[in-house]
Amino acid sequence: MGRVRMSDVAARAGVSTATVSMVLSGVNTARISPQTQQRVREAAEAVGYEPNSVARSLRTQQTRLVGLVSDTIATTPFAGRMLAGANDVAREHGRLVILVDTEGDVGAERQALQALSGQQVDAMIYACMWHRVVEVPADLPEDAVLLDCAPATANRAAVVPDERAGGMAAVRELVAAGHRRIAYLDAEERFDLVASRLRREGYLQVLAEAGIEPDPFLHARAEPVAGGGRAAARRLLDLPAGRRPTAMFCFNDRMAMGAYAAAHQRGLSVPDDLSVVGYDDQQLVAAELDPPLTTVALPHYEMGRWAMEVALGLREADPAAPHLMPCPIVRRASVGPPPAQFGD
Amino acid sequence: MGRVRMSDVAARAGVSTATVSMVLSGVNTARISPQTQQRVREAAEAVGYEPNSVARSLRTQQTRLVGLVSDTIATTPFAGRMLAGANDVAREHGRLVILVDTEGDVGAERQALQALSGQQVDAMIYACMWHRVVEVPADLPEDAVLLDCAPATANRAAVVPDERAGGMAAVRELVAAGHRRIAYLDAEERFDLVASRLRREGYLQVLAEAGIEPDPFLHARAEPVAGGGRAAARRLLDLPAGRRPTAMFCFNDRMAMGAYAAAHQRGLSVPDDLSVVGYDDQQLVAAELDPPLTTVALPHYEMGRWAMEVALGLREADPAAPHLMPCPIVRRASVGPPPAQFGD
DNA sequence: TTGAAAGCGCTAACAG
DNA sequence: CTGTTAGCGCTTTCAA
Repeated sequence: MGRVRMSDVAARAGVSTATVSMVLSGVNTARISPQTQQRVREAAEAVGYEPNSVARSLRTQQTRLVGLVSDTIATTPFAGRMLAGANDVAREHGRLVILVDTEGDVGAERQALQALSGQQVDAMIYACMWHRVVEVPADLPEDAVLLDCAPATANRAAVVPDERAGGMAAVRELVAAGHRRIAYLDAEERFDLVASRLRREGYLQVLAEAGIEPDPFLHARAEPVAGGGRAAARRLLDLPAGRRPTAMFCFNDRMAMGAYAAAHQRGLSVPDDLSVVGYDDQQLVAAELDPPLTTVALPHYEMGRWAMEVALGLREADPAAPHLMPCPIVRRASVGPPPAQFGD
Repeated sequence: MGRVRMSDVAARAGVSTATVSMVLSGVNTARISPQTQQRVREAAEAVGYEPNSVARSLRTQQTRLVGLVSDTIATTPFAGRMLAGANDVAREHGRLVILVDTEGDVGAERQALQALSGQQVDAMIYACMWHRVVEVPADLPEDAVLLDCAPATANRAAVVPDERAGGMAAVRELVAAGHRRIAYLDAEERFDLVASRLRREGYLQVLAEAGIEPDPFLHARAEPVAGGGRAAARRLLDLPAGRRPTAMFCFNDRMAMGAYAAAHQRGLSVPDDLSVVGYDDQQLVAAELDPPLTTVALPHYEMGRWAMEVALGLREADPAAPHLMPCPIVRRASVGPPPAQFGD
């Protein structure tokens, strides 16, 4: 790679390497005569000089490299957005990111952390593929920032989606359309999802605000995949007419996909007979459904940006509590007014 | 980060840094007395020494870093698998990967390439988010390997999916089930997808092998998303009974999703009335459909591994032609025999 | 069997 | 305004 060194440029321009260094990195540039600067630049251009960042890093003790370690970030469909967010701000600020995927293996994680610290990265981000609380690894630097996960004990900068507010937005959408019998197709407790609890809190709060008594029968739980959503939706749709929901808020888009299937099997149409709201805004699901699904987006890109911004010191973070990133509602076509006989 | 240096270890062990270097990196280890080695190791442990890779890299001219630049790798749902494959072999061989996402911007790409070369990466991979042929950037090193794309002109090591064989496998599956009227729901030509052409070749070849005259009416084209698939499938299903397909090979899983929808609207069941095979094996689509979709998997993980292996010199590549990675068929439940009246 | 010494390519005081 | 010089932390001859 970089065959030609700074001394080559210096020789050709008839100056010292110190001068070359200054003009090329734009430091103390005011003190160097314009002619010299010009000569240096031309010489650099002529010999095809490219600075050697390794040497520079050794000297300056700054690598402009940031480490991003994750459990399985690359494998999940959302993860890309987080990466994109982090990468974008890194690029905007001349940083490069070293990505390490530990696949949830603790040994690999320790190794990765050591390798990154050996590589003298300037900053570090610790990312999870889904929102959860983590036991922070002992050898994670103090100033690392957590992405899509909250620290179990240690105080760390962290960012997670505001699931509670997202749940509220989803249910408000339904309430605003006139629904009163709104089911929540939740994930089963055994999955121990923090999102599940938070979204449910949002659901209950909006019901309360709207003066709707929560009906325990309308809180269904299933495996958070299409099959689970279908089964749960079927049970709900089998409820006697007066107790049957006119709308379903689903824990995620996949369950919503199942809800669609259940409705169609019953000969019900979305949104005329049943309104549905999902969560995640999963490309290739939400937008591809028929009708396109109204859902709540997980702010992966924004969280990625935020994490990188605080990692680079571009933004302050409160280490006492995770930053809550808003989850915007994405309105498509799966919400309508309740069927006439339920109207008020 | 690495506060403590090798000289600290040396001081504590009462030896020179040269000795420390040798024992810690296992070089010339035979020439150093076991006692000394022991002392050095203990000292290193005691002071918590961690080698500084930047200094080492400067000295050895080897960074053990590999650059992975892509157009939008992180944003697409498949991309993660390529990353995972590449990352896994990197990890297995003590390499770290720097990921740069250029978002298709040529300027950003040049910058990234320069930054990586300045960073003295030992190897480079140039990845695309979908199979296509690319004009190789001028400043991409000669020994970079192309991932999921083929070079337009230059001879480069490259790996792409064997789409043709994949198309054959898909259609063979249908032929083996007894189908003779097999449609191909293709992407429109304006998208200029190399996969589209190759899969079609596979489709035609298997038809030929089976002695089936291709019916031009059964080659439908649409936008390669669920909506397009649905529209195309509807048109096909509207054909008179004798000309109507009993099976559909879809360009991708999303179109297959649309085919399902069209079938259901017609009151047709998959696979009893209509068999469907997709392509991509897109998680969250293929497996979540009802019934689960038989499809052809894109070998992203394997391609990622392959690319990293040749990048690290672990494997030879023929620069004259891209390596074709097999696309395995994934049998689920969307293929059955043709309905009785079409049986032979 | 071990140590001294010379850099890898660059930056940053300090002189001039 | 520009050059000299002294390292950054490590590896690797060469000498002892």
